[in-house]
Amino acid sequence: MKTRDKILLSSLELFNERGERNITTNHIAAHLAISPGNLYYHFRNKSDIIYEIFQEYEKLVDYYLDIPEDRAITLEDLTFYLESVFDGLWSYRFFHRDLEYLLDSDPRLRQDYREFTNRCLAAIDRIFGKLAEGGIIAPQPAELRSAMSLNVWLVITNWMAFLKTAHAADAQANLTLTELKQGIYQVLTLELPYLTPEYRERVLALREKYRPTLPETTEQSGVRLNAVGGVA
Amino acid sequence: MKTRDKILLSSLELFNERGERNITTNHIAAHLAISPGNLYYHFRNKSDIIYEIFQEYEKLVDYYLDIPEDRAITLEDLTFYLESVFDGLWSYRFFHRDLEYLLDSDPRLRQDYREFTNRCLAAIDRIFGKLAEGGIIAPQPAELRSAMSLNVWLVITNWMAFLKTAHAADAQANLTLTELKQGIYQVLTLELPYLTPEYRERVLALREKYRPTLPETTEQSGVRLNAVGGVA
DNA sequence: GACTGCCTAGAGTATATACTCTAATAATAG
DNA sequence: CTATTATTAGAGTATATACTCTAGGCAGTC
Repeated sequence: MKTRDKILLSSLELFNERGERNITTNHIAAHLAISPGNLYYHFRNKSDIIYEIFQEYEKLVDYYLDIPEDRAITLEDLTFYLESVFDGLWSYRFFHRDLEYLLDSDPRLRQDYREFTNRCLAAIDRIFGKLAEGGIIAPQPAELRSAMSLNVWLVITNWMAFLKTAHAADAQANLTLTELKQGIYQVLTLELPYLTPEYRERVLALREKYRPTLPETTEQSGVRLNAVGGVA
Repeated sequence: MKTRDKILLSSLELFNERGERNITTNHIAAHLAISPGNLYYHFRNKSDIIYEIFQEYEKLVDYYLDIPEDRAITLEDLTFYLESVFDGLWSYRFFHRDLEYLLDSDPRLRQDYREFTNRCLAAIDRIFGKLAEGGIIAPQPAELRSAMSLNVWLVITNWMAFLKTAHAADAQANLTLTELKQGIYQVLTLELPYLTPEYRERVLALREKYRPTLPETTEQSGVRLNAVGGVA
């Protein structure tokens, strides 16, 4: 594997694990056992590394959110979309953590991210439309639909931050992909009231698969995941 | 005003304006025209300043989210809760921006924030309960209610980040309280399907007040707030 | 062998950052 | 007034951070 690609890969890995803010270019070089000079031969600066990682992320999500034009979508499609989006979120999870700072320090990124957001919102909106075509949810006026899409987006993009901040007192408690995907439970909660009677049971069953499980790990304060869809 | 209080005030102001990450203790001292030594006489470190600001935030929100035990709540109450929460979010808006980093660097803060989140979630849940008592929304099973509460929390806490990141390409475009409060539109969107017929019109009217207005400022790419509840 | 283009090492640098230390000045109490 | 305490200034420091610069290796080609 080329050094350049190794840099991208290691950066992503380190950023995800410890946060972009805590990882310097020197860390990345050290992790790869290459010199800083070498790293800077391949990338002009840290921003360029991040920008390129973002472009991968963008490409991945765009690929998954390619909604078919010619047919309505099924529950299986919906599951696939949700799973894929959360997979993407997981693989590039560092990104949303320091999003505002990153956008402030790179105008290209700000511009691209803005467009990316709009594409995602449009895709969610289209999914709602196609779900209605498929008779899974009742059709809604365009305006409500787009407000709902935005809520879906807000829930998806904030779910990880919620998990990390509501997590057990141990700072190092690390997130799992399984936990992350419990966000699907929350997203499906948003859609519940709009389901058609024919599909209601099936979606409820699907949703049930993502229900947060009670904490397995021992707990200091004992509350933890009660908040997450459990006891009030 | 005491130097100590001035430090807290200026810190909050600077953090809100430029982000905690971009503000050093030296900046704060310079802004107040005091020496770094003076600042460190009053606070052991930067974390302590942030922790104390958080405690103010906490107190404020707790004060506002004190739900009456003895009666159902009205639409006016609901409006007040929503307005207050977004006011609080606005006044301490730096906090959610770097939340994860802040919690990672201060275990006290992590613990307190966790409990704070749980109190907020419980309050939202109670509000849903009282809204049902007041005949504004249809009562829902506890489990659905708490999943809904969590979604409300996710939308509220992520709304600002969304605005800032979806904002016009100008990095410096600054947010207004009015824009922030359009988050109320999104929150009320979540509640729409659960409204009782008697209240539906009134809540729709209330929601309408927070509908995002079309952008007044000129736009580069011309999309901007379309995403925010507008055209799809 | 010599030339060329790509890659790499590693020491080095300018700046920033959080924080310390000492000494001096105000404020207050007796 | 004196003694004590609270507050402040301001120079200074250890460490970190993003990044630069120079020299050289290595692979292929003639």
